[in-house]
Amino acid sequence: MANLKDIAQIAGVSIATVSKALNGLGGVSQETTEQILSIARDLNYRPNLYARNLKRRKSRTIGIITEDITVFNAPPIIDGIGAYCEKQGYHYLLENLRLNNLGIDPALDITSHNNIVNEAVDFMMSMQVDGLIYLGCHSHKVLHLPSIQDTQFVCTYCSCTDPSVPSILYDDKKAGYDAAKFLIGQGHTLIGVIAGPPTSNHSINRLTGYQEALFDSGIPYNPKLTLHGDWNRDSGYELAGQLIQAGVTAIFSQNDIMAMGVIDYCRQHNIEIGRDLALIGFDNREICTVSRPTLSTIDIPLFDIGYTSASILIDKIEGKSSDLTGEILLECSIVERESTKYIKKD
Amino acid sequence: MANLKDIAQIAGVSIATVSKALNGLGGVSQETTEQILSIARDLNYRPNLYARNLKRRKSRTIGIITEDITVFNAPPIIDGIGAYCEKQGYHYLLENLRLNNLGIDPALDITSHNNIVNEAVDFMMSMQVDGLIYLGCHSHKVLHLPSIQDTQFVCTYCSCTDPSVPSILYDDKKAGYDAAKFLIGQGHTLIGVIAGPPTSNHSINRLTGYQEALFDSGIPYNPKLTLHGDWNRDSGYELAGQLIQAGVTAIFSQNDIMAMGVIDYCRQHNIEIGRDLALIGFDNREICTVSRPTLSTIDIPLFDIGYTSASILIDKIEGKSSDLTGEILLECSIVERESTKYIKKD
DNA sequence: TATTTTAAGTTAAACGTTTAACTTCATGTA
DNA sequence: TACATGAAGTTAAACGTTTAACTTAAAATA
Repeated sequence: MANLKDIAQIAGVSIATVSKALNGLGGVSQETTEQILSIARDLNYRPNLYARNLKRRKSRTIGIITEDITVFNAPPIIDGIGAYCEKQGYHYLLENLRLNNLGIDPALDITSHNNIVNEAVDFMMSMQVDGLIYLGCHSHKVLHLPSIQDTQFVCTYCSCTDPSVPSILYDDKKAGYDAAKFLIGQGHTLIGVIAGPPTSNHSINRLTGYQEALFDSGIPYNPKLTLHGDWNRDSGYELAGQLIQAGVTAIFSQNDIMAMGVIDYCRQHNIEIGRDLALIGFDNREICTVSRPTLSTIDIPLFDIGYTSASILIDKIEGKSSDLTGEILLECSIVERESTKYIKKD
Repeated sequence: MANLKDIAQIAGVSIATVSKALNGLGGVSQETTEQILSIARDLNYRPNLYARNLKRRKSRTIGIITEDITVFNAPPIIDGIGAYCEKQGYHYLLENLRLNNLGIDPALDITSHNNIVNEAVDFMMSMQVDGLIYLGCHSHKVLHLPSIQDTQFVCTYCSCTDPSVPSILYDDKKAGYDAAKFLIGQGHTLIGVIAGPPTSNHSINRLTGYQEALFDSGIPYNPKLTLHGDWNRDSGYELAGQLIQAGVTAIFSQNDIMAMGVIDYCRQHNIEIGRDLALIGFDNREICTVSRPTLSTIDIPLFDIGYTSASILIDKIEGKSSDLTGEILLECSIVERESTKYIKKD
């Protein structure tokens, strides 16, 4: 690969002149500039960023550490991060921990998780990143690592629970509130919830929102209408039966997958979703448009979460930091489809 | 961030000694080595890769250019590339073109696509990558770009059609063959195909495989049993009706999404999949396990495609290149689920 | 004892840039 | 004519490493 020296030699000028011409820093005649540009083009010159960044002592690069890139929420978040980076002339480095592939559960095997995170962080720091984004649900386990102490750090998708570190995520409680309010607005008062496991913060927060919506609407909260599933389809199927027995006219399933179980249960028991039962899911995954009825759901602003994360990090890096810190909650939105709308059949 | 000079000063030795100690190159006493290691640890020293790679004149880094990271097949492929890189001590740089987000269709707007690819390649080359992987279906439009001429290049997921450039993809024809053979093995002879658009190579190759399987089994090919959809659910619904009218006992839907339309059609017309009709999809997406019946399908070895792509590229880079070139086809596998199996209901 | 070998270190150049400080020389001004 | 100005360039140091070539002195060998 051609370098400044090669160009300088051909043009018969010094390296400094070439550098100034190529970077448009002035002090070079127009004639010489044009000649240099033309030679650079001919040689297909591309600046060596290892040299440039070494000298400039900055990389304009941030690092993304993701627990697993194959999880459905990771790519849109990365996409959003990339969009903001591009806008600001930053680049990003991606380290995919491949936790699922490696069979590491950070909850059970803290040491392995720490080791693998440390390795990723070390690489990033060696690459002189200006800041780091951790994408995954175990950021709180990572916070105390010495390796991350000398860089800007931001958590995305989940809260790291440390008020001094920005966590950019979506507002589970508000989403739960909105889902319930939406169903209440359609006239429902007996609204069942198929929640996630009681150990899940997502689940608890969504539930709290649901309860607040009931309260605000003067509807008493009946704990028997809240059942905890395991996020999997079959638990949706099973719990649907119990809720329907209990007389609910609407179900808020805390993810789309369990809602598919509900749909199947209803079909088998001749309950027509839309007319006999309103159903709303959570996540807005692909299945929602493919199922029949199509599934109303809560859309998580994944792209925005990524975009906002990058913007907060880069603002911090550039010192124009607002004092944003702690949890930053983005709003979800309701996507209305057939499962909450009665569609008359032909 | 601490550097070699800082450590040298504290240890009272020269920079070279520190470098040798840290890299285990010998010529340093054990006592000194231990002291240096300890200081490095205290200072949280991390080598500056901009300096190291500049001096070493190699980066042990490859570049991945992906058309859109949010497409379902990209993340597992990237995962596979990452796995091989890690094994070989390589890193990768990711440039996500965000084609869908930017609204660029490479088929319609070649200039925009070229520009955006050139930008990505220039950055990668500036980062001194040793090679490049293009992940997406428009590699053939990229091949001629001058910017990529001075590096190793490999296409993944789709063929770039140039026999001198390795393309790592899956074997559509074999998959079509296997799907048909599987259904034939279950005793079906009237097997309908819901194909993709006739302009799609995937579709044509899968169809060819299907035809060969019929031929090998002595079953005449009836063109009326092949109908072209648009990959979307509704075309599956519609074409299912036509095929069932034509008397098929099995349907090979060339993607899972259209198969969902088939399932819905059958349900509405009291056709029981598994007993009255066998159905097989393609892609092995998440819906296959969530639908009822669960959908038999063809699994694409995405991880392996990535892994193999990286291995071929890195082998080339390191000169231990086998003469592998042109299309390298990996085999898909059949995933058997309820849609090709009669499950007696309770 | 004189010489060679070896271990443990140092020196300095190099990688490809950037950039502050300097030089040169044509032109304008007093 | 003498001097200041400014444009167009050059020189050289620096960024943080690596590494070949060198030095020194102690240990091994003859």
